Amino acid sequence: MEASVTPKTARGEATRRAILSAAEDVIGMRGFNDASITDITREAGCAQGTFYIYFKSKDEVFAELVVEMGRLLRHALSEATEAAPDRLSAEKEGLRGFLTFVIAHPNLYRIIQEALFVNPDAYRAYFQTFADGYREALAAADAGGEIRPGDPDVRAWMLMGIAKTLGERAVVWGDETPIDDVVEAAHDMIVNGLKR
Amino acid sequence: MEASVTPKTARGEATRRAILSAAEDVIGMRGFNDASITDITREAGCAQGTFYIYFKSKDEVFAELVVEMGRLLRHALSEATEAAPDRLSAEKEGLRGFLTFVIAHPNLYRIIQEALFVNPDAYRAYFQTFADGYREALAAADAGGEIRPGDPDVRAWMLMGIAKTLGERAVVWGDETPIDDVVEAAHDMIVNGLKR
DNA sequence: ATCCAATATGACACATGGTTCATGTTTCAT
DNA sequence: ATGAAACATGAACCATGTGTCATATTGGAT
Repeated sequence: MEASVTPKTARGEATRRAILSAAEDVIGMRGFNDASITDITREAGCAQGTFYIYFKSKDEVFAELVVEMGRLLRHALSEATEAAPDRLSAEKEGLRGFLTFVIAHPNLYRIIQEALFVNPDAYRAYFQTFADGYREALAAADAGGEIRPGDPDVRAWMLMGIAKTLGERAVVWGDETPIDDVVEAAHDMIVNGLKR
Repeated sequence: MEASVTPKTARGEATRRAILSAAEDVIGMRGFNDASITDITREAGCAQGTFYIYFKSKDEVFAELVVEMGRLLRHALSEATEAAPDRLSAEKEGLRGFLTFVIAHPNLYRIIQEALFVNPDAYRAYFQTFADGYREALAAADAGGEIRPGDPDVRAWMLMGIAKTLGERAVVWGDETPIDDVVEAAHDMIVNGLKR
């Protein structure tokens, strides 16, 4: 297992990007095990050996995709919720932002779900970040009297579960209900479940 | 691919069971791709060839495990909820029953989650059954004025997502919070989210 | 007791696909 | 222009593991 290399050149940078992007498509579509390096490099338009210039292994490129998903999603969520005046509207905008993101990035979404089996450590790291942030936000809202008192940890997982499953309904099951309709319906239950 | 055979003898029946049970353990622990037929038959205490007497392929035994999980879980849930006088208490007892079941059958639980990638059709069939039943139960409770009016489909998915994620928290993340505490905390949010 | 279908064996044929490597090409600083 | 580092190639190596098959054993029905 050779050490992977970081590109020193615009050309190398472009190739690395092409491989990473191809990996996202191919692994997202076919799943980790059915996605071969041959498939990925064919999609990227380079030779198989080129893959190993930039990535140590198939597992490494997968791990990088998980990290990328986390980064992109955190960014999307903080943008979506930054203007929210209180916790309950942050919930609404966060859910809308999440669903919008996963519908725009179905391959990354499937990769995250598969990470539980392909790379549990990456999965944990990804999920733990969101769980921690969520719990703190809920604990703060509780302490500030914004919402009903209640276990912030269990609530954080419930809300993540709601988002995750509604995302799966859209991405995996191809449900076509408009995002805003789903958000309204879900938020009704969430807001009543959490409000004082 | 030879046709698989149904046992005609108590001996054959026992062997088939041993293989299925070993497959549950090994696939649940190591994941589908890292679980080899050799691992499964070693665990079952028979030769590799014996596997192919009773199962056409590794995929077939996996599919059967998904079906078994569905059967066992439906049974557990109907037992857990049969005495519930109304929808909201059915939710509470259903959640308790679900968590109790998955904690008792962590391997089957992981297999279901992996089915999305290993055998999407089996995953859909499993999930659709629960989604349909759930939606109908919620629609009936809504029509009967038992709960707040609202989209039964979105709600069904939200509630499944809550259960699924809390199950994952326990099984995959090893959270040790007592089931009853989790149920109480979750039910507070659910009942307020749904009640009139 | 005998026989035959059912059950069991485990070595091996075979396909797959990740990874390596010796070699070739491109880029760019000097 | 030139040399060296970066980049690219793809055939082949090699490990892995599924599924097959010729053969052996078991056990119950007659």
